[in-house]
Amino acid sequence: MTNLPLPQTGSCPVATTVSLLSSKWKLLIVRDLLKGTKRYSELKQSVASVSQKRLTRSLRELEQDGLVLREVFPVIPPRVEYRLSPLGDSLRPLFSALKDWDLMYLDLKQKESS
Amino acid sequence: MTNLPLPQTGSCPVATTVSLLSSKWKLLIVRDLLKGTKRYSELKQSVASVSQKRLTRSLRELEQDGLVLREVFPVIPPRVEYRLSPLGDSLRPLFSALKDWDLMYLDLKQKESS
DNA sequence: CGGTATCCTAACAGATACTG
DNA sequence: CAGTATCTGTTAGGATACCG
Repeated sequence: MTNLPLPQTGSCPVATTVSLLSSKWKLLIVRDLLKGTKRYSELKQSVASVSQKRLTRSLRELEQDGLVLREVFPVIPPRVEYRLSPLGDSLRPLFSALKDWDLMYLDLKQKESS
Repeated sequence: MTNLPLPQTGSCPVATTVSLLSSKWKLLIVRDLLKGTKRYSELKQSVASVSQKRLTRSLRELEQDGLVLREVFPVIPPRVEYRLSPLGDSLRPLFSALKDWDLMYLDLKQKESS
């Protein structure tokens, strides 16, 4: 289901998001790109333990889905920058909600252990 | 990464959520349980195209992670009900944000094609 | 630097049969 | 009904080597 043909119109929002972002790495990539433009090597660093292959593929898919923009600078050595498209950036509130939930989660786990 | 040891404390919120919910089916399961208690067979129906095996495993993992509660009724034929724990239910705002984003997404896709 | 191409293994899906 | 067990493909992931 990782990359269904996109026009899943009519389907539910969760299914849409799953088709766009599930594949655990994509959320992590978008998380990093929300902080700004990143080079390939920076993403390789910050998205812990992702393999080169999967990082590249995930980026390609995010690009095809219109969430990420890829810019190649014709220099040697090569320089490739990734950043969020407006659509990708519109995910920001969702990540904010995610962060809020995490706070609640940590709080609850702490009470549990006390 | 599907089931990391939970105490990922110190890690980022996105990583936490990924560890809890990534594995595409889990989001779909939680989505359905947000509507209320469901029997196994109901989930099998509404979580489209999930296999019996994977549905069971996902439910077990969600249960272990404290998001889902499982109640077995000692009757014949058996009756097993699943529902969200308070922690699981606290995901509701996140799903709401997800729905909001989907609306924006659909809107943008529509403009694109016009 | 930012990738492909290749090989190999681990994880997952699907079908079927069986059980309390 | 709600699973478990088993067996068999497919697909995803990791490691390595190489290239413009």
